Amino acid sequence: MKEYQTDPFKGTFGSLENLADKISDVLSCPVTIEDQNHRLLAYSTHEDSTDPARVATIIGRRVPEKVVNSLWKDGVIPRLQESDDPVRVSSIQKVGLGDRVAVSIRKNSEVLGYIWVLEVEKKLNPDDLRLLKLAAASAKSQLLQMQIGTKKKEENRQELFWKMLTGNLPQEKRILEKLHELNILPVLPAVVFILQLQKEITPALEKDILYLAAVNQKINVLLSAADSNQMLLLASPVGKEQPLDLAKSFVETFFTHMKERFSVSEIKAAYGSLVTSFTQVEKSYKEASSVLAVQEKLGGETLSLTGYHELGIYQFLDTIYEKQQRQGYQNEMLKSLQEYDRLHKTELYRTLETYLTLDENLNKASEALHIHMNTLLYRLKRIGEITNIDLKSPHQKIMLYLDFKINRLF
Amino acid sequence: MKEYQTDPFKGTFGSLENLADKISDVLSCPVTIEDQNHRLLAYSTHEDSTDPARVATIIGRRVPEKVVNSLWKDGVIPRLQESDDPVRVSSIQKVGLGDRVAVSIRKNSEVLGYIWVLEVEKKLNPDDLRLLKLAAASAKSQLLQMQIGTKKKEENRQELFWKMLTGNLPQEKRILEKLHELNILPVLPAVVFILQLQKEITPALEKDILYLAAVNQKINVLLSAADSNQMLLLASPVGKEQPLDLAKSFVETFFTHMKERFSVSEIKAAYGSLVTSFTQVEKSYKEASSVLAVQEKLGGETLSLTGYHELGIYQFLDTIYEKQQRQGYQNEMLKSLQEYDRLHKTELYRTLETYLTLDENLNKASEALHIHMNTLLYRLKRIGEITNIDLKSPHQKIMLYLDFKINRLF
DNA sequence: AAAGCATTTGTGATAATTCACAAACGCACT
DNA sequence: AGTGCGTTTGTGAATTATCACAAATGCTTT
Repeated sequence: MKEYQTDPFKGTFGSLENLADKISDVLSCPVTIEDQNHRLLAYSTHEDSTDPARVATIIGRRVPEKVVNSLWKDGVIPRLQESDDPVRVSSIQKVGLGDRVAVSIRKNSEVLGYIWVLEVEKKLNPDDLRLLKLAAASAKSQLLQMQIGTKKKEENRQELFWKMLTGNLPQEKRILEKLHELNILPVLPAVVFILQLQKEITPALEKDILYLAAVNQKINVLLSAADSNQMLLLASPVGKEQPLDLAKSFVETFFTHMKERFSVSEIKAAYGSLVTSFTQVEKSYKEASSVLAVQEKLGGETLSLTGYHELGIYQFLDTIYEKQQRQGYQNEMLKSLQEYDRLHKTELYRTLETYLTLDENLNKASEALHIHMNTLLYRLKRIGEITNIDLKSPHQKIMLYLDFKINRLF
Repeated sequence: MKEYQTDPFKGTFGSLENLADKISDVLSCPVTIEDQNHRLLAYSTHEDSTDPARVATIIGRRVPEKVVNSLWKDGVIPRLQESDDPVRVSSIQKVGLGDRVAVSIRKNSEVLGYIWVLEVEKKLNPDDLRLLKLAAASAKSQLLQMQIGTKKKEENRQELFWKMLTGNLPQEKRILEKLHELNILPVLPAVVFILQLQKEITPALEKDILYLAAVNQKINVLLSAADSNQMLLLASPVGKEQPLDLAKSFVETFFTHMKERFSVSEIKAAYGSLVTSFTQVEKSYKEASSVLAVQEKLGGETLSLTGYHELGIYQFLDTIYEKQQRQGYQNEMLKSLQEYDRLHKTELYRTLETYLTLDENLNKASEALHIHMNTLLYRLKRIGEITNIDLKSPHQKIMLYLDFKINRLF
């Protein structure tokens, strides 16, 4: 009994592996230690009875996404994040998870990692749980020590990332050197993501976002940075699907997870094109920015466009606009419409824009404009009279459509 | 008898008006003298019996277009241009033309103008016709003298025009001064036309073109220049219609008249946008040039696009293509359509292109493709299934349309 | 106040389109 | 020859777009 009242985990263990083995010894169960992103840090070795989830975690050096999802759905992870107390998880067959007990490794309210104990040989009793809590305290100091180096590295990473984003590091060689120094695997191809929230990104939010990005199996985050209400990521899509499809599905799951797990909604996301060298990061960043600009200024259906490659014609609006500026082009038709609107206090401009934007559908357009269908019809007829716009000509309509959008964008 | 054998028109008459009166005296008929472009030069005054065509000519200071048309149709003008002999024209009621006799004023094979004699009081006898021929000879020397100043002016005009076209005269004031010096009314708005023939523009062809441009009532030519196989015009549309509509209808009548009257076909024409100051002439010229470029590169449907304002999106295709090339863009939808066509020997690609090009009109498209309407409908449904093209999305359709055209172009 | 004009809305008829369904065709494959 | 599949064509109905008119509104002009 005396033994149980003292702390068997006092002192240093040299490495987390040793600590894992010690815990396993004391509790007579397989033990796994993960960091805050469910990346494998250490696992006990002298036990051979285990479950598929643990095997997959060890093999993949991280907890499989579907296991994490399942733990979130059952509220396990939120409970772990909120208290120091061990949480018992009943087996979840679907994801190969046997009965187990987990405890979070925390410093104040910040989660540093988790300890998992599988109940294959025996069930943990209350005393075991008390011991597990002590183990977590021991792991905490070890993890904190490991993170000291990380802080400095993190600053260097930020600096490197911003240099890449702004094109201040134009030599591929230098970038690769820096990445090596920072212990980042230079995985290509990569994509720049922008995740834009409605409010400022706090360190806590940043952690949450990075957590989701790290846990998600679609992309491998190389670098990240918070910029007021935007979170920037340089990441490499991982998987057998098309890289850009992976990027899209990452964004989609990111949305739902941010909402479900952290109650953060109204997020906008965008990503640039795939780059095959780190000197192109700036370009990918600019592209992602322009996707966001399109979303914010054009709204509507463009809100579902997250990838630069999905922008379709919107990719070329800036190019077209530049050329128009160079040659002093003005869309006479739109100008005369606006002039007419000004003089007669009408809304022909908005009418035509809505009509064209809504696929020339009389029903939808008249509804959107809150007018009678015949009014819309009359206005279109007037537009034809006033501007000699020919609504039967695809060329003209396309040019009008683009000019409408350009007027909104620039 | 002796009187008839001498030349009553010998000597100088001071002005063409005096000559007109003299001819009228001798022949006892109303007389009108026109230049080679049927512009009124002089008319006899002491007669009051006349016909509507003559009245209209005097009032408008030029022969009405429909009268000229009618004279061409009846072969009168070609006959006048081919010989020195007077030609008798029977009355043409439709255009208010009474019986009359005309003779051309020629220097070698070049027509300088025409003398018209109305046979209202009496019919001209052979002797009268001989006298008329002498009158034409007398008019010739007068017209030639008038043209001496014109030659020098013409050179100055050319110089001014080229400076304006190339943007080498960027001050509106200076241009207006020059125009005043050259006795050109600075009429605005104006448009630059390019009329492009298949062969080099000879002085004779230049004359013919300017003749049609001058006779045509739609535009008022301020300046002109020949440039290898192109004829450049700076002209102001005249009439109550929209200026650009006038420009278009000028081009249309120009085509038919060049073919009918001078047997010159295969002409391409283009014009830039309406300018409201002469400093913008360069811009209008460049626009006209780009219209021609599109016509030549795309052909087919674009041949009917003569005005820059009608060009729509075509001006930007090259820019868009270049950007696509730079970033290795490919339209996946069109690629998969082509792939499907190849594998199944179908024509979905052409179907969609035709459908979009013909303004998404089922009737027109099915007719153009020689298929049943429902077949077209079915194909469009299949296209949607195969490619996840959404034909309700304007932005997708526009991208497709542009890629179709780009695929044709490059 | 009256008149003129552009605009909006309503009603009803007409034309065009989309859709559902059936039948037939052509072709590859067995 | 039969089968299955994708395709084409035909028929008819449902939906939608378009047109013609009438009536009412609001605004400016006289």
